Amino acid sequence: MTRLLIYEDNPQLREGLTMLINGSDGFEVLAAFKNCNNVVEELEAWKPDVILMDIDMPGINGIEGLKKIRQVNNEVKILMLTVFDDNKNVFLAISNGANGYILKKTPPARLLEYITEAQTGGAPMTASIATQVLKMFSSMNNEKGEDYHLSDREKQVLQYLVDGFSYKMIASEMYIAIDTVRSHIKKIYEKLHVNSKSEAVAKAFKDKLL
Amino acid sequence: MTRLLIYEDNPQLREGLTMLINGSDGFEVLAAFKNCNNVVEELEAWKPDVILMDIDMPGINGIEGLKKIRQVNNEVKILMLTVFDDNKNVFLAISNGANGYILKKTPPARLLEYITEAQTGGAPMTASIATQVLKMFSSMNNEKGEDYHLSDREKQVLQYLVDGFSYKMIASEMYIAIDTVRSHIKKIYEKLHVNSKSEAVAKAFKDKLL
DNA sequence: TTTGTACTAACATATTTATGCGGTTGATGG
DNA sequence: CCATCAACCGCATAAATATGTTAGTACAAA
Repeated sequence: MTRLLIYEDNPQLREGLTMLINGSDGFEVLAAFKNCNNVVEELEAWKPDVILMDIDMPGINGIEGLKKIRQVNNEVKILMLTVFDDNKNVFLAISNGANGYILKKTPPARLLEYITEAQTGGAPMTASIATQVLKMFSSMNNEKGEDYHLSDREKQVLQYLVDGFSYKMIASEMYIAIDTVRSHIKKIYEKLHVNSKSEAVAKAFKDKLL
Repeated sequence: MTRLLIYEDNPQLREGLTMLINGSDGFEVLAAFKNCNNVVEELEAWKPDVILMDIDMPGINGIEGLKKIRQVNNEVKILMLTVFDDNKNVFLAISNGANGYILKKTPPARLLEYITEAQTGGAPMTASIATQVLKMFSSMNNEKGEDYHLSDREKQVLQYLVDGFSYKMIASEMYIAIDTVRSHIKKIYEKLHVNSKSEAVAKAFKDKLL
């Protein structure tokens, strides 16, 4: 028996969800609330398996509710409900520990499947949501852009620059003369098309060179 | 009518998938291949809507096949098939432009749904796969470590440093004296606990200050 | 009112960096 | 054998940076 709590400000939808779920074998709605003002207490009182949490609620919204829950409980599965597959909220929900993110227009049968999936450790999401996630994911990915063909020694020197070493310290660390350090750095600047230490450092980060 | 290509080295599964899909209304398997050696040519020849691509194939594996396709075509939808929800491959598939990632044990009815979803721009994935993705997503995440309480003006100066501006240029850009720039920078160094420009720049990246 | 902070500015000085030129050695590949 | 290139080293000089100290104005909080 999967035991649920529902947070949804819209009365029709709240009732509808409750009826739907209570009318299905193996599911039981313990309670349904119209806001998150007392999530923590309610969570303690009812100890549900799964929480359905609307994102767009007046007062404390779903994301805030999610955060409050996760501060005290990492076990309960939380499915976020939303009308739109809005980029920002998807991101926030995911990074704050939601277990799934589904659209309200999800057909009832599918909704029950999603709940079951969440309870067994899955991360159900509607395909359109998954698309959002994948886009964000691959955009932050980047495959280390160009290759500037830095030699091993040059990479080493660049690493020291990133770590804030002066030429003198680098020379000492690498057991070479300071003029050699200069030579390497000049070469690095040529290859990276920059002309200052901090530009080189910035480029090392931007292009994930190290 | 959704037109498919299948890449799958296992003959039983290849035949099984073909039969299943061809036996369903609205779907047609154009061809099924046991390796990716000629993906690009085959893609040109058949112009499918969706490609089912096994990940674990001898020779050119599914990820490589995916890359080859994406080099010449960003339109065709590609569903990756795999036995395991293996972390590394999920990551590679996503960042190389796969549209979905599903387990081979997916029940037939669901598979057809997934294909349809992919074709209409969704990103279907099994719940267990989605879990992987969410974990990766929130692990590489973020929380911008400490707050060094940089003032607005100081943040501005730091941004210029990151962008490779000299003190002189910064003064000119901000319409202040170069000595004022020095003052700001000195303050920034104090707050960040560094003592050189490149360290400050590195810290700006590491701690995502800007 | 006092305190604190942000922002502005100046002056002096030591250190570091950027850039030019030159060179030797050793390994590699045509 | 010769060309190329990474890695090493030196000298010189101009520019930029780091550090210290000092100080006026303004504005908000205690």
